[in-house]
Amino acid sequence: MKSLEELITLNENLRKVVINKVIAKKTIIQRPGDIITKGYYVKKGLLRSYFIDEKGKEYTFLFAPEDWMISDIESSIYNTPGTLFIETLEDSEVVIIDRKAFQEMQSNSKSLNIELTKLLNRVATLQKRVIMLMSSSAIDRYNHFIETYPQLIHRVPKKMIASYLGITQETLSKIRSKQLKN
Amino acid sequence: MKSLEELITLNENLRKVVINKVIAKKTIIQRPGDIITKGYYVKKGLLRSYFIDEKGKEYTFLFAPEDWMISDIESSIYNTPGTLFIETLEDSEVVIIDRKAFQEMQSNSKSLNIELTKLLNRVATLQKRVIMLMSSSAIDRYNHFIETYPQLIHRVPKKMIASYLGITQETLSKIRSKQLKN
DNA sequence: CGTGGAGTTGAATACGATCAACACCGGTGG
DNA sequence: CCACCGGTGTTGATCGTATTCAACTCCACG
Repeated sequence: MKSLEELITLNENLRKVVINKVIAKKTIIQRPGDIITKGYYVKKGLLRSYFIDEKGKEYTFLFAPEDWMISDIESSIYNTPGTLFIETLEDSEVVIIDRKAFQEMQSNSKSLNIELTKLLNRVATLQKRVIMLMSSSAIDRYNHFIETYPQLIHRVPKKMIASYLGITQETLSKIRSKQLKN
Repeated sequence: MKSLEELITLNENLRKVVINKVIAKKTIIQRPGDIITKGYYVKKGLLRSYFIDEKGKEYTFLFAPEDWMISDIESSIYNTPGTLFIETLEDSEVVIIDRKAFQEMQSNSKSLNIELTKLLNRVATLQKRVIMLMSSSAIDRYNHFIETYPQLIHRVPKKMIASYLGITQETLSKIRSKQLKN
């Protein structure tokens, strides 16, 4: 991870949109549904992002100690409502990076934007996958899979689908036979 | 995901490094340890990336049907040996994207490179997290955590560590008390 | 102080893995 | 063209790991 100095000195335009801030511990600085999400570079202290499922269970997504970045990255860039909480666990000093900093990224070249978009899609996909693996049962993961990739069930051997879902082919087979009974 | 046409027409430099290729099904086109890894844009057919753990167990990382990209992305960009297998599941037509295409990305602005690096770190972290969640027991995940973030154990409430590892705080507590006995 | 959250421990339970046996093809060679 | 073989998928029995529920301790904080 690059140093703060690099981040704020290398580009004058970027400097305009970063703000230093001290935040007391146990402060929630961003909530799901927030439209304007920001990035936080941690100079000192400790931040955490997490989400809460329908049952109220809490899942930590990332810890960000000194020199880490934390943000609800897809929301920041795609300008959609956030899905994560972000809070301070300790008294912290952070550099707040506005969405404008991301927009800065997007002006130079078209092919670059395409690569960025691919990268971001990747991040989004992986984020969802982590959330699924942490919060869902085998049955829920399977149901989510057939909703998301309905075509693939017929094109891919079931044992590979099982290995994608993180379960054994036997378990997948039993799940499928139970579903048919309903 | 952007269309193939956009990808290859928008940038002439990029065009120089993409190659169309037809590959028969059940062909392994990339293996762990390969130094030169490539990106594959799927025009037709179906590809899969996967890894195999020490016990020989196989974990599917991504399916890539038509219009998807698949690659061992960190390896491509950081020029390090790959960690994933990539194979065709069906007869496929792909566009091979050379690492040069990625290097194209990296010339324009310094602040942009920093953003890209952050994104890539994020992807790498998430990839490892997915692999951990799929292939490791609670104990292994905990041990990996204390190796990777030794400072955090003392700064973060254990229940949050549990929620990061995808286990309950009770299970984490039992794991920890067992470790002390050894 | 004293109260509530964090952490621990134990018992009962549930979920998925493992092991094993077998049915069902799909492809290959005779 | 058919018979065989190997791999995929299914099903059942058993086992192990992690969850759930509950009770209790210990601080930290108000």
